[in-house]
Amino acid sequence: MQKITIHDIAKSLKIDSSTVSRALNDSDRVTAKTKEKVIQKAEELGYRRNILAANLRKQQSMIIGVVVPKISGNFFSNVISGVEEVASENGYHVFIAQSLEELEREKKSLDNLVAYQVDGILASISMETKNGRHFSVLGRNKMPLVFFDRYLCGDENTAVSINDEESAYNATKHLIDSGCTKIAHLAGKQNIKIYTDRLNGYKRALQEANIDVLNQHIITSPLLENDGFQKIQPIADKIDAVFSSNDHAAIGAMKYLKSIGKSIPNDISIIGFSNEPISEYTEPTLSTIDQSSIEMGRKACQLLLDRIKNYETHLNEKIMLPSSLILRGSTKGLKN
Amino acid sequence: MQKITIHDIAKSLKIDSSTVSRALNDSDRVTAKTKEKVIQKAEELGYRRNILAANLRKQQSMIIGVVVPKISGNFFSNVISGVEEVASENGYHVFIAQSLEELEREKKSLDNLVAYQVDGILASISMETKNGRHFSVLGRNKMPLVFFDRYLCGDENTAVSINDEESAYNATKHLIDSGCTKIAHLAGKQNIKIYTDRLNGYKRALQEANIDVLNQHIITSPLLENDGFQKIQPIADKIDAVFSSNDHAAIGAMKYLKSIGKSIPNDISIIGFSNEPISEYTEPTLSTIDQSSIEMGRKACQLLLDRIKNYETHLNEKIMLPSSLILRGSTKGLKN
DNA sequence: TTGTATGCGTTATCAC
DNA sequence: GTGATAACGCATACAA
Repeated sequence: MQKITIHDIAKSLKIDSSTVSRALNDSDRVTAKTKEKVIQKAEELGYRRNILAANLRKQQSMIIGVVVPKISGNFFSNVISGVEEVASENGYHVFIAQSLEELEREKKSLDNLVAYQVDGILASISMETKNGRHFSVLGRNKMPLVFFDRYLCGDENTAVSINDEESAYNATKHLIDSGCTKIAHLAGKQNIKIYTDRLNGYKRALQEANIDVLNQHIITSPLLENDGFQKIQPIADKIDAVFSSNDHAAIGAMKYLKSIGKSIPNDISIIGFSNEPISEYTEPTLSTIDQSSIEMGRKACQLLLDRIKNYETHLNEKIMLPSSLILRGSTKGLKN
Repeated sequence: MQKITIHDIAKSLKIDSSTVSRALNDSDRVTAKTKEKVIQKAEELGYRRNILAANLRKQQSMIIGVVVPKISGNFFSNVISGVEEVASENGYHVFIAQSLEELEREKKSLDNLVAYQVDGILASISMETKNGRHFSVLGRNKMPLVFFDRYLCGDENTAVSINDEESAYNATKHLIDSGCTKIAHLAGKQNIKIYTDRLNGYKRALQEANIDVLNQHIITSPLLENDGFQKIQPIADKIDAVFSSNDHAAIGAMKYLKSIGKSIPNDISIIGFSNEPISEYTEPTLSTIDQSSIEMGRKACQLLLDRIKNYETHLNEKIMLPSSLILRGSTKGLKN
């Protein structure tokens, strides 16, 4: 069984394949009657257009490449949903590559996406990524690139994220306003911009309230649940609140604190980050920060589409999406 | 800035592009010296191979298409991880398309994957899918297809899933063995094979224990959390156990039952299905069935790769992967 | 071992 | 409005 091509349709209709091509592309330089005949014959023969060939000729793939640490996990899969939504509205397809938090895989993913002639790339860097050297290939080939969430600083980079500094500031301020003064911060790896921003927001809130920023209150880790569980132990008796840079570590900390008899939020308040679905199921439910992930995907994709049309647009533009503090059971009501 | 092709390398080296092509493909019909020169020049010019063009020529894309209801959610993203693992080990790439549980999108996804000349397709059908008519296009074009999890019956279909009937039987039997006799079943839409299988396993366990299968104990729904919450209400006082075809509905039921003062598992035991991450965070933690999702992805991809090599292999093969009953806090210890 | 010629399926640029 | 022809970038059968 051979693949049907426009030539088969042409032959069977005794017209030229270029006419068939035009008909299938709904060109206005072909009679309505011819169009109809072609379309019907195409249907009859079970013709499927070979997009690869078309793209080779048109020098564009209509594919957007997305490099993410991993697709599992609520946040990234939501972002991808947003990307896909905008992409498909505009006739684009999405090619997903996972770095699995490894620099080597990130490099290879980029190479592959380039080799597949994607028209542009969306990326959120891995935990191991320290600089953007491997992204410069894209720049050299004028391949548009837009970062989202975990972005690399750099003059020419386009990025969409939330205002991490402010979100962290708001969360910490809320803890302070509700009466907490000894607030620990579970921080992420500081090579990642969003985590330094969150740390900075935390510090600013403390400073504004004239609370000393204590080194022993700031604990950096990969933010796995177990990190939260372990790292909070030495200071468990000296704090009245925890602000964590993600929900997993927050939940780990909550588990440990509950295990030693602390009452959440009466003894210790906790705020996480990311609004993972599990945060609604912990006991008590976890206050956290929602990052409007779907909207982030939409926006990033929109910017990328703009840059595919015109490479120079949005250069050095950093978009901050609004985030929202979601108050649940792990924080006290405001003191008044 | 132009894209670099093998012709550019050839010109700059004053050799023919076919030699360049061979060199880059590590053909043994080219001198080691030439190879070296070519590879070095390629590096120097920043050459990136155009896989699309190569694939067009070779009549294969090295792409595997995956159609899933949605990539968010633990189960499917795990399956995809497994698929990607095996695919990339074999030089293949994965193109993901979401049906979002809509039949129309599923059709369109298939069409698109075919148009992109994927070498084979992995699919798990949407909730709306009632028959495989739109999959027959693939068969006509000898495009290999392997179903996973939610598969369509049919003589020639290849599928990988767990033994849903047996898993459900085991779960129900466990409830019976622990002393429960009035066991409700939150069932999924019965057009999906795995949900009828689970219902059948439930029934078989009851029958073997000489417990009557009561219609009012079997409640069919889309299995959202709220479905569990709502649908369990009329029978809440007449049951001592719930076996749900997924974790979300089980959690909904748990929420309602707790809200009316039932003690879990003392008054009512609950078992879910799928081992979603949240099942570890409910209070009490939820007993459930693990579907070895990553392994399912690996296996399905392996079968597909076999079928890409030889279309006739694994025809009409249904592989059942082992599943395991995970006992947590929502079920009682065995009665002895 | 290397070069020549051709084609994968499509679209764009010409003529007519 | 339609047909002929070339080209996209690469790989391969064949010739040298």
